[in-house]
Amino acid sequence: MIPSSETVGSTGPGRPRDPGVNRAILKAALRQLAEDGYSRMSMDAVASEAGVTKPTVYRRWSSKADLATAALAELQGAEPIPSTGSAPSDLKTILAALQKTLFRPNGMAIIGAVMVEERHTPELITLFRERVVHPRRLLLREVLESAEAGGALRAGADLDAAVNMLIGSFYAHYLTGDKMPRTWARRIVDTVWKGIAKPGRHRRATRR
Amino acid sequence: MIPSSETVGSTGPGRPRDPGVNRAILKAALRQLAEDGYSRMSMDAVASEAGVTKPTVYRRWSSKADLATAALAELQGAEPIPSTGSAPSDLKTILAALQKTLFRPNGMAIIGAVMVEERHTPELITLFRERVVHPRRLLLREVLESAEAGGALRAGADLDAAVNMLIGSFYAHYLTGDKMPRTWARRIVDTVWKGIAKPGRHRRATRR
DNA sequence: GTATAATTACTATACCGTATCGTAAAGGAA
DNA sequence: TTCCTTTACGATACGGTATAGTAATTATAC
Repeated sequence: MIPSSETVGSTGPGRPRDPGVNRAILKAALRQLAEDGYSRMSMDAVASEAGVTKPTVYRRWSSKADLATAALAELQGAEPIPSTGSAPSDLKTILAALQKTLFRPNGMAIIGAVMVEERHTPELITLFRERVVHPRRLLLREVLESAEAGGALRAGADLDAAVNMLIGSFYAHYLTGDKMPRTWARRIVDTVWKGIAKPGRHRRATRR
Repeated sequence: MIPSSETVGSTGPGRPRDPGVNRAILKAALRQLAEDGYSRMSMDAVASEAGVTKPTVYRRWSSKADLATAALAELQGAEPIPSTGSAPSDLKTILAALQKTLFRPNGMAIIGAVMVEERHTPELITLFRERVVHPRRLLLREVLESAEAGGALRAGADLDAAVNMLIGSFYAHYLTGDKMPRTWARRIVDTVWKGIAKPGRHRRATRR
């Protein structure tokens, strides 16, 4: 497996590799994977978009699957946010960021791409889960666990259900084809929060 | 556009069409579309799987996109259920049926297939939305609207948010790669219900 | 000069859509 | 009943395009 970043400096005889080539290739690969899916992504087109030739690509990645996997490994799922002490507020911030990501060009398309490829190139969805799905969920779950530990949640509140509904509502909305309201994150958090918060504790949800 | 079902009886001179050929082709096309995606589905493979030759397929559908569209048009989103008078109960029944559908082989894969193809063959996701997405949502929404009209929901309960969370939680769960508990529908409905029901009205949710 | 990168050209294969030929099957006319 | 016309079907082949991956040659950096 070729390192995803170019090697640092010259390490031996012969022509050194251009430092920007790996990045350009990975960028092109990720874009095409997201927009066109794995099957339609082509090594010719990736090379062309990256401004190199195909053998140049093959010198770094042994196959199409290898390159697609490396491109996906460049993805980052989510960035931690500073805690405000208010769980609903933090959830909204996280989901607002998610909304931005998903509704950027190709934000949702990558999901379709890894899903459709699950049977043929399963390493793609595996990587996507590691890099994107689980980090996102972890962020949300941490907020909820803190709220729970702080006594803000009703007994038996189902955190898994909550996390999946928070994230999944965006997917479901996307599938409707309707325009996503800017208020969507707030609406979702408000509804979920009412379902899991301790009764009588709606506006003042402290985390630990 | 060729009718999706074979014509009824003989309508003119010449050899009549085999009544099972259309069905076999559509079945094969839908399976391949779901499992392999549109790009990887091939007319050669569909014809072969259906036990016919390519010209036979082309006699009925003018192009690959045409066939894929027709295959998708065979999909049905959801079947109405008899109302029990209890909204949570009805929601659970609907979602349990959805769970069965999604977690059947290829249940989720078709979603990935239409998503990844959105830019290239948008008629696929358009049809999927008409045939599957909107009917499913309508079923859930109707239950919720009845409950609202019956006074079971809190003022300002966000039905759109609820519907998207109910459905979307399955998608999000699928993306985790975890095994889906049999209790998932119940857990989701319970959590959503607590978020939208009139306070103090948790177990006795009457519809109109 | 040496080793590696990059370029150009190539092979093998798959696929879409179409054309052709021979046979099958139905209805209608003689 | 036989023959003719029409349409369907299987089998095969074809043209054109696209693509993964590779070989041979030229260029470049140290």
